Amino acid sequence: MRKPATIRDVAREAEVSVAVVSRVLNDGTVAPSTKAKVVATMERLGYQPRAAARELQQRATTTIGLVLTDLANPFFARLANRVVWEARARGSHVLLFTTQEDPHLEAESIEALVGRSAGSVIATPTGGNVGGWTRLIGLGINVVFVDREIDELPDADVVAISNDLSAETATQHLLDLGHRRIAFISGPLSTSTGRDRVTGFRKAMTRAGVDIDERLICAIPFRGDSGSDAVGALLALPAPPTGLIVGNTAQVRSAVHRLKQSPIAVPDDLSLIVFDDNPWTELVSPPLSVMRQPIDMLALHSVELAVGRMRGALTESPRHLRVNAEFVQRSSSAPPPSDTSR
Amino acid sequence: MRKPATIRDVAREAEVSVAVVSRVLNDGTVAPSTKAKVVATMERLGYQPRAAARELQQRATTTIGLVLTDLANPFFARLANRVVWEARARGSHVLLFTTQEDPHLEAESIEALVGRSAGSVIATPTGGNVGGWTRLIGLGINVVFVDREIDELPDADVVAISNDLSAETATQHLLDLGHRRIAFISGPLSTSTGRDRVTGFRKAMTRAGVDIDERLICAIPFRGDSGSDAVGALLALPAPPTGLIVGNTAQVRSAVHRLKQSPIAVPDDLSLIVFDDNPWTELVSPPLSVMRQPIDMLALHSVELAVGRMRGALTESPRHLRVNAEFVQRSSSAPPPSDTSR
DNA sequence: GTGCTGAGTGGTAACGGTTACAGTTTTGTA
DNA sequence: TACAAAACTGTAACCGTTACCACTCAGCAC
Repeated sequence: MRKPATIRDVAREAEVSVAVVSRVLNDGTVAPSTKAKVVATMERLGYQPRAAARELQQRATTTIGLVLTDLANPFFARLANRVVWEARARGSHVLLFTTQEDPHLEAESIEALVGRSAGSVIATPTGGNVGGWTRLIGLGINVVFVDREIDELPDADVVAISNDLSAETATQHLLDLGHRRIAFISGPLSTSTGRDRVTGFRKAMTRAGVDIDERLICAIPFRGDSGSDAVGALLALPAPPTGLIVGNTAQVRSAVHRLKQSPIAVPDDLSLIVFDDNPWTELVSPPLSVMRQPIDMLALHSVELAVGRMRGALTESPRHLRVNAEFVQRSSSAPPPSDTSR
Repeated sequence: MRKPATIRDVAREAEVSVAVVSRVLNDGTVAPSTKAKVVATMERLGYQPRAAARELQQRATTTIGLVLTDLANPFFARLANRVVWEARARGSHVLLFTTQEDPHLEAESIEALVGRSAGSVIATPTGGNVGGWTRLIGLGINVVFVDREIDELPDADVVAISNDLSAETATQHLLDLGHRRIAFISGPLSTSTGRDRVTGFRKAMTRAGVDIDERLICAIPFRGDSGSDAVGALLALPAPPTGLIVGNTAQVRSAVHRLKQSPIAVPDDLSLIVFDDNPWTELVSPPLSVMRQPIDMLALHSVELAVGRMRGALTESPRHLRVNAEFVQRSSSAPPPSDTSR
């Protein structure tokens, strides 16, 4: 457990000054022969620059803070996976936090990121920490909101799917199949995803001239098993829906589970479309029609913004990037039962 | 974007010395009135100690490095989720790396962790970096291997399930149902999980006095779609198995997908048990019998070892912790078809 | 020969915490 | 009231790196 070599050790051994070693590390102007000598010495001593010392000296770090709600949700897990990948490809590392949708935990994460002088932060905000995010941005830490956005924070970059359009597309698909009683389960209306998806749903319904039964719109929390309850309530209605769109990724499992337990047959009695494709949507019976979010693109753009701003390459005003979700039709959506009233 | 307050700013404003402020931060002995004054000043200035400065002075940080193979695998995603949770509860943060089973990426991650002077590292090693891990341990960074272990590295803590026992249990379950031709799909034999699970399988079979057909044991990579190929090969045998255990969590999806596409009926033609429970095993038809890994326990013990050693609370020799996986019977396992030769 | 340029190099003061040690005040006891 | 012990506070030296400035020394134009 010998103490690791420092830049001074390298300088002494290579018979140059520390300044030269530092320049070797940072692409400064160094004579090729000197550089080779220094590199060889670093190799020999197993020298690894201490990030802490560098960070102390410089303003910020190349660390990206990743603040997600919950890695148990496959959507966020795969997003994290890609973010780590893209960050690594650009020489950045990822400090991971989860909020479990709790603003207090989110606030804690924000404080920690300030203390560690993160260079950029990629986050799905809970919505409960406007002040915290403002502070972070004020300190010069770039913030990229992914998946969700917060209207009160116009200074953050945003990367998300076109939520309204994607909900509209899913709804239109059911309308085209002949459905009129369509239910929509969304996230809380306090989140942009919840609001925008409901907006898209309404837009498609209105355009088709179909009256919207407000009881068929369920804005439910991300946490807990509310998806099951919502499905239960919908099925218990005097006139249950013939089509259901679950636009709350965190509640898809719970909702599908409830449907499996009920006597309802999919798609014969009820057509189902869920938001976000994942490894198991194709394995259940019947395979589910889904709106697939381009996770790779979300991660790529988020990291590019985060790294770009850290490097100072991007100085313009905040960007709002939208990528389109893709509808994948499988077997869970079909025309409504013929005996249903139109 | 004013530059953030430093400890000296706080000291000046609160009319005390920097030493006092430092002691306030570190639970040193400070008069209550002084302490209150300092805390108030910190609050007022929005002071946040810079982790980099602290880390520079001290030997190591409280950061835990988490090196996993792939967050797209729900097992690792949920493990990461719990690790972040447990670490946060203990005041530690998590720096996340993924290796995608690539030793080069793993080596890169190890270097990065040295540079950032991580306090502890929790990892599922690929097996290709014995030297790298040895170096890390030599530098005084505690290493906890989770899920897998490496025999050549006796100085690392290990937290894993009893792989041999769990495979034995799963096999015994099929034997008890009357199966004799049982196939086993494991991970590569270069990993401890692969080896140990095959060992458990053999043990149960031998004890039951059943001859082992080596063609029914498939040790396949974690990456790619080899699970599908393995299932295809098993089904194409002159005498296909009546029972199948998939002991390679990363290939379960691919294997199940292949079975769904085949004319084989589960459990009528083939009983299926897969390793690791996850949100969708209950949703597919039929719901899958699984060996459930206690992810919470794996995460809890890993973090406790990591944090404990960082704090110097644990100084004894490396620990090898085993937790038991739990067999959950659902509908994918049943007695073999009666017309099958015994 | 002088002055100028520019590449290569060296010395050293930050950066913002912690901490050993010395100094000062408060408290306890005879 | 005196004096020792305990409790608290202040100073300054680190930790490892980079930024900044100063310096040397060719090469070149005048």
